Amino acid sequence: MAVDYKLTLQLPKTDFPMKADLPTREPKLLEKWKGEDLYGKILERRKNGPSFILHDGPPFANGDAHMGHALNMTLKDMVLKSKNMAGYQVPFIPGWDCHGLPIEHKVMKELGDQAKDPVTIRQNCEAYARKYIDIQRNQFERLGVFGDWQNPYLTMDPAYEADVLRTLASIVEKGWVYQALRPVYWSTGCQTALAEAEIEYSPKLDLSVFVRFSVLDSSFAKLGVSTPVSILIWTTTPWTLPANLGVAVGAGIAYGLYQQNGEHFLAATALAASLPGFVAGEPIRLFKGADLEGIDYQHPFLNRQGKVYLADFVTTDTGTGFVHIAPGHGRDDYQLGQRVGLQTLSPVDDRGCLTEECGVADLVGKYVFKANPIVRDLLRDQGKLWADQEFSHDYPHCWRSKTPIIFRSVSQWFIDVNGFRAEALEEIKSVTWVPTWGENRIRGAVESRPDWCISRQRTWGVPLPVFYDDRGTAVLTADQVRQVADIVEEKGTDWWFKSEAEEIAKILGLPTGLRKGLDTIDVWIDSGASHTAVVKRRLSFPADLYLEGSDQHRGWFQSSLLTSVAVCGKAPYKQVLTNGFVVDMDGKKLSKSDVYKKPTDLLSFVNKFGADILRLWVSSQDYRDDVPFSEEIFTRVTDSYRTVRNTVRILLGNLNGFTPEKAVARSEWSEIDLYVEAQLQDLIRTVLAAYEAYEFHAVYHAVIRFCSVDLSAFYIDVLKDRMYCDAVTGKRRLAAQTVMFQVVESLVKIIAPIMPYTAEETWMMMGHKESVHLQLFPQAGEGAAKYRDRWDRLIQVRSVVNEPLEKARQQKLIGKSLEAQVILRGSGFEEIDRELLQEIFIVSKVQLESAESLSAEVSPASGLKCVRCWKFGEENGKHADHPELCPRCTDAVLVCP
RNA sequence: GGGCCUGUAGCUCAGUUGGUUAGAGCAUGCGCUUGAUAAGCGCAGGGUCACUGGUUCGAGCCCAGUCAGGCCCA
Repeated sequence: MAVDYKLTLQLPKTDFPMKADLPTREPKLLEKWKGEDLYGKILERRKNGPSFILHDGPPFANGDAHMGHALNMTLKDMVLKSKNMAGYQVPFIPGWDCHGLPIEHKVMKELGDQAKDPVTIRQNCEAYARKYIDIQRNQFERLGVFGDWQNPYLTMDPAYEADVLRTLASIVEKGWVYQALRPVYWSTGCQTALAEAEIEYSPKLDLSVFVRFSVLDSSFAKLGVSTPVSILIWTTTPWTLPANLGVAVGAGIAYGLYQQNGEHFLAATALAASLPGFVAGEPIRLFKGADLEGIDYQHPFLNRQGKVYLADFVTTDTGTGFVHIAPGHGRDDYQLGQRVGLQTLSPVDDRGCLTEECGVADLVGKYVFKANPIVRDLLRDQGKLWADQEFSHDYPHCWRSKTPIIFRSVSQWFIDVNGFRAEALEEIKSVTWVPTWGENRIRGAVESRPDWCISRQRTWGVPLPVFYDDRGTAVLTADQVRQVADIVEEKGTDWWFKSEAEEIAKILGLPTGLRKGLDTIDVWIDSGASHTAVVKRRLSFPADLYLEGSDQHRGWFQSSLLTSVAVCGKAPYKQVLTNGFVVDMDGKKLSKSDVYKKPTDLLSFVNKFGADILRLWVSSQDYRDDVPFSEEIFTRVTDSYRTVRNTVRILLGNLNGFTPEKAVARSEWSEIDLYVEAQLQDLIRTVLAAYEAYEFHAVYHAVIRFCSVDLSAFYIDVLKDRMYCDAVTGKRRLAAQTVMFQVVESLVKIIAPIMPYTAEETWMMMGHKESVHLQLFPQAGEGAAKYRDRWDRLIQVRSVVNEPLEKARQQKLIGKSLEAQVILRGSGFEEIDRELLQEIFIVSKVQLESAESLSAEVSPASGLKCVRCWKFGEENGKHADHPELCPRCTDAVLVCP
């Protein structure tokens, strides 16, 4: 009998599966989107909307996409999708950085010793880049990112390369490009100058030496001595001693003249005691650094004299307070040398071996780090070695070859940043930086950066189109670069490497007999020129937003800013957003993590959990800080996903048989319906504001809370009786469906930027023909503010009633709450509220008694249990045909047998 | 070593101009339900707000230092 009545219930029914099975379902949706060119359709739909330009920073076309890429790309896409649904037209052109050392290095390894002509190398590099562009493209697309994936921008496209050259031409035209012999970071492993970004620090053990520099007789008077005296210097790079041309002291530092074992020497008083073998005790005489300026000394093993100079970079942290100066081998040294007129001596070749110029036959041809002990022995033989010791310090290494780098002077090309530094700093102020401290970072980077070394001794890159005459004088003009750009646009940069110098010179109208430069341009110029090659050509300048990891303040944000300011005096972006790095749960970077040693690759993760889970993870985090990644966090996120999915599912189940035409007018809604609908409006308002502020984690929290608290635990739970037991045609039931329909429609649109696949799946399940991503966000109507007082009270009363209900349950007096009746004592409730209270408590009966303080008493419900709706009541079982039913169910059964 | 940041329950986040017993969701435990069931509901426990010191009548919020972590630079 009871089974029959169950058939008269309107239980939720839907084909929307509880199990998401995203790894299977998502690729099908992706195929559908690609098949119907959804990206194109969206652009067409928004063609009259205001445009919003998010310019993609090009990742390096090397290796699989990892979690860091996933984080950044998902954030970009959530911005794009939310802007699209807010009505903007959002074209997105993804890009890749193709040139550069890492690829060339890989290719050189693969090629081994065979064919090393530039064109072969370059062809292999291009193939390598294309391979990884395809791989990464598939991985990014799989994330559900909409964009012009068929026409991305590649920094190796001839048209792009031409614009890189035109950018350079503009800077040449302004006179900001020059050539100079200057110490640069030099990788002996890769035999090239390196950019700052290509260097990493790691511990290295070096031989350090304390060396006597004998003061010349002519300076004895200055020191008030008449016997031989030496200056003690300390260095961790003995191999640079052949290039020593001076000694620096700090003007304000105190120096002492010491005597020990009949020998006189000078050292900073603060450091004397730390000298190995120091036993001299108190100094005989004291000097300020300023007193020592101009003292002449004899080079320890070369026939050369040097002087003492003042410099502000001298410290008394380590060493002797006297700093050995080799202008060809250090940045500080070089600058001091420039100031006082020292030569830039750098007797080291490309491989890091000392040359004839070093002046010591035994050292010629020796790798610098192998030369250190030879220099030490030389010093010892000359009686100039005070002491030597092993010294461990963080030392710069080449990020590719892992060999220690050296400072070495070579002729390089530079951009004179001082030409436009002030302008760049001014432009920084006009940009909105999120988080705000980003402005400090980039300002610091721009303020302190030295001139930009733009030449590289590599082949996989845009050529620096310079010529040299037989005396080595460079020929480089803006016109010449522009002519090259025009040809490159047509023929690609291989043309420069394939063609004879004579041939190119002739085309450019240059004299004969010139030598073709073989350097390439720093890849940071490549990517930095994207505002010209992409934003100006294919989008609209300046871009509204750049969004990259926070390491790019010194990287792409800076190179883009500098080239843009140099070319046209404007920042290329209006707003810059940064995300932190993916770290493990202890806040450690993944590569140092105990748990996640390898970079976690994106695709295996997506194939296992689904893109929407990964995207939900991204949305759940405040990405402005570092973003933790762990199994536990993903388990939690998966739980949250189920919450949303199941909420949507039960809504769809309850909407079975409902169509918008059956919607009921507001005037017919119950108070609960009105309240929940108003809460939905609050949710919409909150979420739209959060999207506007790019605070996706606020969207996440608001949506999850709404689903679990407002819907699942309250509205849907309370409405079960109405939905299951009322007659299908009942107004109360239709009113609830009207609200649920609105809720699910809004909810799906709101989550679409975060979970594009699940949103689409739901949207289609609702019977829509057209993608949810073509829709606009719902507009927020009037919120629940006007219901606030009453409903805060009602919710509070509900939890007061739940306590004794729970006690009764624990005591086995009742099971489900419908088995209970409640006496509610308190004030402010009218008899008219009784039915509402009974509904929201989900009990069979509520009795009101007035009292000063609020309390509730629970007892097992009296009367007969209706077998259909499970409610107890004194009026139940009165109908002769249906003796087991309550009056409401009797009616429902009679209406709808 | 320097610059810029971060540090609130197991996890993810809120905490307005410093002002009562620091909040939410999830997770956990216990119970209920079996008409959202590889689901749902209820109740409960859980935080010296990284640490130390200071300013204040009062500090998670302000100041100084320490520790841990990140990015960048040396």
